[in-house]
Amino acid sequence: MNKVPHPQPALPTILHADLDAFYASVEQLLDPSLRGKPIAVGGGVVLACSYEAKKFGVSSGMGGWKAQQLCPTIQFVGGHFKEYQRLGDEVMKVLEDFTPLVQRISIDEAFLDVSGAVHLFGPPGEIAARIRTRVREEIGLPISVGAARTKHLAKIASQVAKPDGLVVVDPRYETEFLEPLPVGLMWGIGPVTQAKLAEKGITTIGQLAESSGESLTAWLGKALGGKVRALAANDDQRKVRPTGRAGSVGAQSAFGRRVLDRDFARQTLGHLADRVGRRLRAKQRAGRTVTVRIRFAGEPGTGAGRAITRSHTGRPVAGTLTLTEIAESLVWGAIAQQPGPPEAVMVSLLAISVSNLVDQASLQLELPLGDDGEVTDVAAARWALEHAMDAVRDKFGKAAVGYSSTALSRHSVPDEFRELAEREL
DNA sequence: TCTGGGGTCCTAGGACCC
DNA sequence: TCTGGGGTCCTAGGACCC
Repeated sequence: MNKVPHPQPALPTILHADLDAFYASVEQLLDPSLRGKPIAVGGGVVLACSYEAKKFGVSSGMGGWKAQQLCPTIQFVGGHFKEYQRLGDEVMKVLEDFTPLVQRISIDEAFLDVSGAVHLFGPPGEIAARIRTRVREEIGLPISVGAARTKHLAKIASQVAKPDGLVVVDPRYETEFLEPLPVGLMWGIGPVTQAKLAEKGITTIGQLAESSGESLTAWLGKALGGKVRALAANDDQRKVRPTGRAGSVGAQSAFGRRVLDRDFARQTLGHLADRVGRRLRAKQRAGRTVTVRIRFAGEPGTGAGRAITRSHTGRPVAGTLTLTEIAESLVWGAIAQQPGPPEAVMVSLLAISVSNLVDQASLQLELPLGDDGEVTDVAAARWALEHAMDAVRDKFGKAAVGYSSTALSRHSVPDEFRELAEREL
């Protein structure tokens, strides 16, 4: 690795701000009796947990019963989902007081480029400290911040800073900072890649940086090899870009292992199409590509089920019924390709995603078209029906009228929680 | 009894056009 | 007789992130 100090000492002007154990911290903020205690948001599945619970090995996504086993004193609390959204937004407003260059990555995390703010607020480290103080004092939440020359480094720095800390990476000593850290801290290195690297005896970023590009390509494939190489070589050129709109909208539903019959498929896909369609219509958008995903339930004991996708690209769609029909035909087409009779195919998840999004500014365009490109009576009736239903639900709530929702399995997660993960369309 | 949902990005291969 | 190269769009799969 190159140990020569950076020739022109740049400032660590990229910040990564990340709220600590966000949902759990909000619960502890709202109910002081929960502070300092191991808690988890959720029930059947741990959606989030406090640092006190993490000490016991509890982590998000874990089954509730397992969390209980690891940490017998853990307290499960229901989620105040509206508060998560509100407080997350408030934190972002604090960040925007320092610079308009804020790229929100999720409800609780954002990058900032403060290069234009140093004259007003002082050096990046000072800005980061002020952010932490303000979020703590004005909102009441702990937040960790990393400051560095690049996004990648800033992100790693904030992870190292957790919980409730601040790490500034001096541009002259980036290599020394990175070398001893585990490869898993790098953006883009997940469990699969980590395991592959571990097989080769590579566990730290320093070891990764010493590996040749050819080796990495051979081990990880061209795409990942190149990317990993660039990151390990500390060559991250990405800019902080104010958050853009989503490029796709989707919904998925996991259920137990079961045979996919016509009724169940229609109900489930109808429900998913409705979730997706409503979001599209609310923002006057539509998508040209409809993709379904099917996860097959492997025989018990044979490990995780294989998942496949099938897609169709055509005219922009946003209508629930049209989406449902396209999805159904894609699903049955894929099922037919599976070995064995369709009645024997077991599935565990269905998903619909719509991409290639376009704006549908005018009513004219939003009207669904018949096969010949003309607006048909049926299509017009559907359009009218769906917009009427959207209006009723906006006024009286989701449950007022709608497509029957799939019988909720114990796996499913509250709708409010799903909505937190939705990106702005 | 290894789990839930919304996204992004990347690649390879094939079709089609010029 | 075929021989090329480049670009774009589409499909499918995979890994990853929060």
